[in-house]
Amino acid sequence: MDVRVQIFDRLLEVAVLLQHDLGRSLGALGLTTARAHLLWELHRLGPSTQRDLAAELRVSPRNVTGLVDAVEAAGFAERRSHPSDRRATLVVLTEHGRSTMEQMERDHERAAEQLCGDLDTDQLEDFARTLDTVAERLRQLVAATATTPPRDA
Amino acid sequence: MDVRVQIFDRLLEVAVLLQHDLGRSLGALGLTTARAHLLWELHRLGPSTQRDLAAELRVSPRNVTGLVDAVEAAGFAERRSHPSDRRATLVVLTEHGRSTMEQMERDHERAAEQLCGDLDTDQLEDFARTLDTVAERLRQLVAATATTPPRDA
DNA sequence: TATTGTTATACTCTATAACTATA
DNA sequence: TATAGTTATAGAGTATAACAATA
Repeated sequence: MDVRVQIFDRLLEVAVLLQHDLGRSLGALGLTTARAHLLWELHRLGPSTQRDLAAELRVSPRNVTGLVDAVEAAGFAERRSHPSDRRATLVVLTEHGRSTMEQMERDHERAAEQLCGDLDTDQLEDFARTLDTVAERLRQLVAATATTPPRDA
Repeated sequence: MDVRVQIFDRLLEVAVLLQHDLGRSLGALGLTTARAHLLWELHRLGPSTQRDLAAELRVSPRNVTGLVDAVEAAGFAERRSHPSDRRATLVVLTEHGRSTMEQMERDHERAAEQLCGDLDTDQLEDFARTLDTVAERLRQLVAATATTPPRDA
């Protein structure tokens, strides 16, 4: 089999396995994958409007309403009024949300250690470089097709 | 940031992006991710009991009932009686299911070409080797935690 | 008694469309 | 007129628990 296809299929497998493993460890924090993803972006970007979160997560604005409802009810984040646009809502992490994201960062470090802990550092740096290239292609691919939904040309 | 953590986070991002991209191309075939995954395993394993499919997909037997209902209604697969165990059901691909899986293989080849088409072959072989190692660790990790659900020791 | 698949029930993620308040 | 978020509605994936048929 072509090495490219082998890589693609292996990436697919890793995606499925990561989802399973993550789901489990997130459950221990009282989170689902979708909610953790939202909180993660909030942690990364700081206070954000729901509109921005929808774009970042590539889901519908309606979906964000539900996710924010859930993380707000569980005390991970809060809605604040936007200072200059009264239509908009700012979503911000609570202290509980912030410390949970820090825990998640530690969990990632532990998982990263388990996955490639005793591999050679040079080897890992080559791997990371190629992975970055592939991820960038994939980002472009998704962006290109996302803006061309039906397309009958 | 540690290169291991960088790799882990990038793998997570790739998982999310792949899911988005796959979802789109599967829609064109009249499939969802979960149903395509079931048909893919059927293509890979040949006729299988629902029990085996549940284990392979790491979902509940009840879930498989619903997925098989859906792919059967859409003509991708059929239920057959098991020759030696009257409790069990064999799920088999129809001709339509088989040709759809072949189309999906071709789609994978095209996607693989787009993701790493013009990268150096030696570089890709190193990448594939490390990716295989990481995938194997992940498989072990998932298997280890899957068999120890609550665990209060 | 254990196993295969199903019915019953419930929760979550996701989407589109219509609506309200604001820009 | 356009935008931010919500209510309404619907489909899909997932899980556990109880049950029937069979091993």
